[in-house]
Formats: sequence, structure tokens, C-alpha cells
Amino acid sequence: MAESLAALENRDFARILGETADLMEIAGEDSFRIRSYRNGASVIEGYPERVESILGDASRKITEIPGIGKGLAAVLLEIRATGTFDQREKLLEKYPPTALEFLKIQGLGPKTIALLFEHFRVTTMDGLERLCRDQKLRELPRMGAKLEEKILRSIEQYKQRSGRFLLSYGYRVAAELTDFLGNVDGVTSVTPAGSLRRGKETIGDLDLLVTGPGASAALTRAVEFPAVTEVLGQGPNKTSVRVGREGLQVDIRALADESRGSAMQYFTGSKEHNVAVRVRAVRMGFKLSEYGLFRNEDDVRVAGETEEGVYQALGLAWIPPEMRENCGEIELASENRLPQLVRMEDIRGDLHMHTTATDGRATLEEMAEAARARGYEYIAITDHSKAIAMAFGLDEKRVEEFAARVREINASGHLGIHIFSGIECDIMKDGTMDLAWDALAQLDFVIGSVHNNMTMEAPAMTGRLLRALECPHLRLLGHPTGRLLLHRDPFPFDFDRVVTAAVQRGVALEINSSPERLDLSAPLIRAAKAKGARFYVDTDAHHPQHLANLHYGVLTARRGWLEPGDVLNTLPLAEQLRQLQVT
DNA sequence: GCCGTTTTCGGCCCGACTGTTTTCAGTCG
Repeated sequence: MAESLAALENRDFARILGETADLMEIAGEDSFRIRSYRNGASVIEGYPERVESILGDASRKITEIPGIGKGLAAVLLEIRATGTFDQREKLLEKYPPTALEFLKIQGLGPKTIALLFEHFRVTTMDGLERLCRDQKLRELPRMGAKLEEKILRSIEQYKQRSGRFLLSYGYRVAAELTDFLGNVDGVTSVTPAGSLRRGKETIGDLDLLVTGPGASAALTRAVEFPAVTEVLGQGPNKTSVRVGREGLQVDIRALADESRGSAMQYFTGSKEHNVAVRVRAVRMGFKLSEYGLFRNEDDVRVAGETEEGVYQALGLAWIPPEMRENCGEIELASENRLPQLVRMEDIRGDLHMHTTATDGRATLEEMAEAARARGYEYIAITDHSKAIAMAFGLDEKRVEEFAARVREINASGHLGIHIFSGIECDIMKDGTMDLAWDALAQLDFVIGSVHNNMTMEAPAMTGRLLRALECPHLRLLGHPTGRLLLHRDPFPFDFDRVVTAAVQRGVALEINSSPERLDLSAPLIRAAKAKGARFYVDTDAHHPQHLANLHYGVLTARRGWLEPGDVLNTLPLAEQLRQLQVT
């Protein structure tokens, strides 16, 4: 299965290595060797320079990159030349690509998958489902009814999310296509609409709107975009293609200038919002479509060039795309009472990030420099606590040393940015904190997070979180529902009770900007705000590049209707110091 | 497979939970 040879990005090299590591695991190969492949993948993914150009530069050596030795160097060269490599091809002959899909099913690991292949020759998700329904799995050693049920549940979730894509992936494709089409002569703008523009955490497809005299030419050009795998339709006004290995559908539309605003409005949605706006238009004697807002009596277009014009003609303030879900925003807009949503430029600092002290990929100094370069006034370094053994989480002694080190750094001021000493402390199964309270007391910013035992029943999980909230040093509940988008559902608990307790104890809720999490979700943010909760929007960065993910968290906060006053990391440093009672 | 060295092979972060056992392998993070 050769990859497209169009300019391999670092993430392509990383994906090929990572998938091979998965296959090697199923094949039962040496675990240290597998680790080297995984490590190589992760180093390459985060490497600031393009691997492709280093490989093509005779004066450079790819083994300069730590984690890449002679073996992986040869593999990378082979990937660059052929899009794959020998060992990977051999594994793919032995195991079907479904093997990689099976790994996404909870309860199935490499060993079980190998056994399934060997024993049942099952190669499709439907086949696996049938095995579980027919209660065949339990014929194998160490497998029983509970595992069959767990796998069936997970397959159900898997099917629901297939065909959807992370918002961050949509942004990447949109940016590349915008670049590509923007170069066509006579194109004045390329703008994403749809769920991407609304900032939804996952998207089903991508809508791009092209304007200018060259718009039609851009539609013709679009099918030449290197990542296009299938052309679904091609006409003068609309081209539909599938992009990338997972087949994201992209609809590209050419718009006339006079209807640009109404088309933006129409294609941004949501459907529910648009229906409500059109009902309003009809009541006022208009007809609204993607071509404009027309007066019924004489069919004259009264608006359409701009979105603002369309909303204004309907007696509405312009509604930010993130609010367009027909959840009360139209009424507010008609009364000119829309909230002033928080913006990227309101954010003064990022209070959740990791370093090489645990599982981050950069040092404290490197993270601080990246944050300073983004114009932040402060950050918190919040590495893991000791329960995360695989990440070498901090114990009480290391917490003490870390806090002292941060005090010195701040006293000298040489990093040019204030550092809060923090931790992402595990909330244990019984709701106690992973570290002693005296240790936590030495830190400026304690985040409490659940990382394991997520399959508890709701009452137990509620009790666990309520107990954690009793810790007087806790400032923030990290990724409060534990969801991983397209991968793991939120764990169940009594959200109202936990939020009420958090508000009482002055503990804020996290809006985790990692594109895989975006946790809390927008609906829960609104529910929590209604109960008086406050929030931090932060990145959980494990690499300097991840600091840019804040954008996704701010979009989510806006979808939750948050204003700057709801988001505590909009506070200037002096006020943040007061907020955290740092002396 | 990488790294580092005590130069050429040995070490490479682990702990808890689960479901199935009847003493533990596999999964997860």
C-alpha cells in the first residue's frame, strides 16, 4: 500500500512509523524495538524542521535528531523513496489493515487481536461483531461474556463516530486548500464555512466558499489538489472531492460577490439556526436563501453582500458563528443583548503544560520561551504526579524541589515571564489526591485530574470527584469528563452536583484545548456557567507547538457563550497573583 | 532499534485494574 508521494510531511513519516509499531506489537516483536519506533514517530512529529528536507540535504544527517539512529534513518530514506518500507509491507501481508482499526476498540489489545486473527481469521469489524454476538469469543482462553459485551459496546461507539473528523484536522485541510486555491488568478477570498466555522469539536465535512472573478477557475483547479483521492462531482458552481486517506468530503462553492454574505450565512449553519432565521424572515415578509434576502412584495434583494447586512435587515445583531445553534441566540440578537465572547487576544497565560520532568518533550525553559514569544504574561508548569508511573510523575520530594526551583527562577526574572509552580495531580479511585496536602500546599496551582478507573458507575464517580474537591489546595478540575473525541465517551457522573460543589469551594473548571479532548464541551460549559462556575482555558501542552492549540479551547469557550470575565486566565498577572493568593 | 559506553553489548520509566483465573496475562495510561 504505497502512500501518495506528494511531499511527505513529518506527520506522515510519524504515522507510518507509528502504524508499523502497532503491527509489530500484534506480531509480538521485541518490545524495546517497538518502543524505538514509537519514540521515533513522536520525535519526528514534533520536530521543528521538515524531515523530508533534511533527508534531501547531503550536508545534513538525519541521525542528528535524537531517537533516530542508523536503523530508523534507513527506514526514513526508504519511506521517502517509496512511500513505505519493506518490513511494514511484510507485516501488512500478514495482518490486514483492519488490525489497526481493531486496536481502537477498547478491551482489544495486540495479543488478543493476534489471537483473533489466528483462531477465527476475522478481518472485518462486522465479523468481529458477529463473533461477539454468537458468543464465540469465550471459546478462547481468558475471554468471557464481559469482554464480549465490552467489545460490542465499543464497536457501537466506533460506528457512531466513523465518518467524523477532529476540528484540528479540518483546520489543517482547510488551511492547505485555502493556500492552494488562493493562488489561482482572480480569486479574492477562500473562506471555510459549516461546522468548522462554528468551531464544532468534530466535523462531518468541510465547506469552502470561493469568491472573485477566478472562482470558477478555482473549482477546476481544486481537483488537482495533491491530497484529493476521489472527485465526487464537478460543476460551474460546486466541486465535491474526497481528501486524504480517511476520505474527508470537501465541498467547494463559487459565490457571486452580491450574495457572499447570504451564502456565508447559509453555509455556516447550523441547520437549526438557519431554519429559525428563515422563519423570522418569512414573518417579516422576506424570503432568505443562499442567494440573498428578498422582499416578498417585489422580489427585490434587500441584503446579501455581507452577513451583517442580512442579520441587520432582519432586526438582528450579527451573531458569532460559534453561537449559531438555535439555543436562544436569535432572541438575544433581536434585543441586542448578545454576550461579548472571549477572544484569543484576551488570554494572558496558559496554566496547564508538561515538561521533560514527566512526559513533556521540552524543558521548562523551552516552554517558557515559547509562551513568552506568544505574548503571555505567565504560565503554570503542571507536570504529572506519581500515580502516572509511566511518565515518571512527581512525588512529594520532587514537588518540593520543583517549587523551590520556580521560586528562584521568578526571583531572578531571567525568563521574562512569570512561572506558577503547579501540578496535575491524579485524583485516585477513592477521591483522595495522589500527593500529600503539605506537598500540594507548596505549589501555586494544583490541577486535579482523573486518568484511570474511568469505568466506574456514576454514583461512585460523583463521590470520587466530590471528595477530591474537598482538598483545600485544589484550584482547577482538569479535563472534567475525561472524554477523548472519536475515541472515548465522557465518564458518567452527576455534573450538577460536582459543579455546585466546585463553585462553593472556589475550584474552577478546565476547558482543555487539546483537539482530542476539548473538555468541557460547550453544552456543559453553558450549564456550569449558569451555576456560577469559573473557567481556565488551557492547552495541556506536551510540546511548545501545542501552545497554539489554545485557539481550539477559545472556540469551545465561545461555543459555551463565555465572556472574558468567566475565564480566569484573562486576568493580568497582578490580579492572577491575587486570585491564586501567591505571595 | 537507540543509546552510551565500563567501546561493542546490555539496558531500556512501571503500577493498577480487569476478568479471568485459582496465580496471572493482557490492557491501559
